[in-house]
Amino acid sequence: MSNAVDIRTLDPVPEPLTPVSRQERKLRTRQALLDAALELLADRPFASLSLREVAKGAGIVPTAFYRHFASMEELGVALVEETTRTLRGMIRSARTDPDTYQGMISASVATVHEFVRANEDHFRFLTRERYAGGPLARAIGVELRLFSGDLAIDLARFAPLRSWSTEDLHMLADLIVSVMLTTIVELLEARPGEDAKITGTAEKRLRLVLLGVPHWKSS
Amino acid sequence: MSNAVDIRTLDPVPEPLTPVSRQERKLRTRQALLDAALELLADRPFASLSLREVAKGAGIVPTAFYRHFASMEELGVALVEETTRTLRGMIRSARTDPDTYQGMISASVATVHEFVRANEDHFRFLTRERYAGGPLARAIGVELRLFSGDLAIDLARFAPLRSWSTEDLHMLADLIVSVMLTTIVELLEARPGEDAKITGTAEKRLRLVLLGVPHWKSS
DNA sequence: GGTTACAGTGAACGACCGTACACTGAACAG
DNA sequence: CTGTTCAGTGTACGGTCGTTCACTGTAACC
Repeated sequence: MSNAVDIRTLDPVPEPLTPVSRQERKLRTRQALLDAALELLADRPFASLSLREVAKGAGIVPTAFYRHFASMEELGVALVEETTRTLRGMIRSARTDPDTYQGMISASVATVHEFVRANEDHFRFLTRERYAGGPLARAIGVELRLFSGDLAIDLARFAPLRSWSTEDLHMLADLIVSVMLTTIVELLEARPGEDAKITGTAEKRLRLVLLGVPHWKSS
Repeated sequence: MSNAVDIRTLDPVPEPLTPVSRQERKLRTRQALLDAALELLADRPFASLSLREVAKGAGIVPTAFYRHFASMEELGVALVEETTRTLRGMIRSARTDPDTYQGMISASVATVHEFVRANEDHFRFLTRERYAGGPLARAIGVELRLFSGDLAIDLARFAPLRSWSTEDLHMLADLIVSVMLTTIVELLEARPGEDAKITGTAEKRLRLVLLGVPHWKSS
């Protein structure tokens, strides 16, 4: 048996080489609160979280929570901000000028796949709370509508869509967003190894939708 | 001023002409619990409900709750059963042999609209809990997958889809289901007077999807 | 008509909740 | 070096939670 010390049982050295200013420490605790909340939210709705749970998860005493947020709802808003930042990053990343439909489709789906796998907590939170009701759901809804609007503008640049009415463009954009959201949920619920099948189906769905575009008459 | 008595302030006559057996009374209380829960769920997730709240809503003392359900989770399961019964009713109602795509589309959307408006609580519960995680979400997911499977079988009867692989048929069915779910959520979030616009958009989305069908190559 | 089954009552418990308040000690400003 | 600021502590409160237990009154049964 080794006489090595299990370092996990020792008090952690207080940040070896970083003196850390006061506001830095505060920011870290704030982030620890957000991280703890996000972790607890892996399989429960936000409304079932308690302030005390989150504080304990972040390693602080309940009353210290108020140094960072006035209420759980305020933390929820911060959580929406953080996660929609990830969402916007994904959108920016997916907006690479595409040549063909097929190229655009597979590139977009690949981007979604990549971002979901790299930020599962964020996307789980977004999709869970999107339909949960309450102020957070409304905030997420607003964000998604903004996204859909941007997408409609992007779509308008495509030759086959040049003549579409803005209303029809929004209809198409919403349709694409809802396919993407469905795909995200499927990825989050997937057992390991199912990713390829899910992204494949997602590409098919988008292809089918876009297949109808050249034949569209607004009625 | 009339001297009529406001009957709402009187104790209700204990079921005027019905002697009501014991098991009838029990069933009524059970239903009152389900109704109370559904009402409380209008703007909060199931996981945030307390047993005491539901019992109070049903007009019984908390401990009497256990005469009907062993736990809140068991009540949740019963709620899923009740609401999916409504869902199945809608599906049965929508499955009227259609002649044309357009006829099928508008008839289906009209059925969805009608059922959602007649059972808002049920559909709100289903769409809210669908993505909320936990055992209820899983039960609802199973139910939706059954529904999608049935739809795939129905679709296979259509001439243009006769040659499609079962996999592609499921892809199409899932796509249609997700459009319908999106529509349901939109209807539940709608302000009064917006219904026509929402159902119109839903029809457009379905038309666009089905427009691609004749040009589909699986690849 | 006497007995039983059982839906609903009411008091009590220990656990957890949000929040108030007074505090400590280290980073900071002068 | 000295005084201030403030993130984090510890105690304490009143309220709600799920669950226990002994109970009551009446419908149902023989």
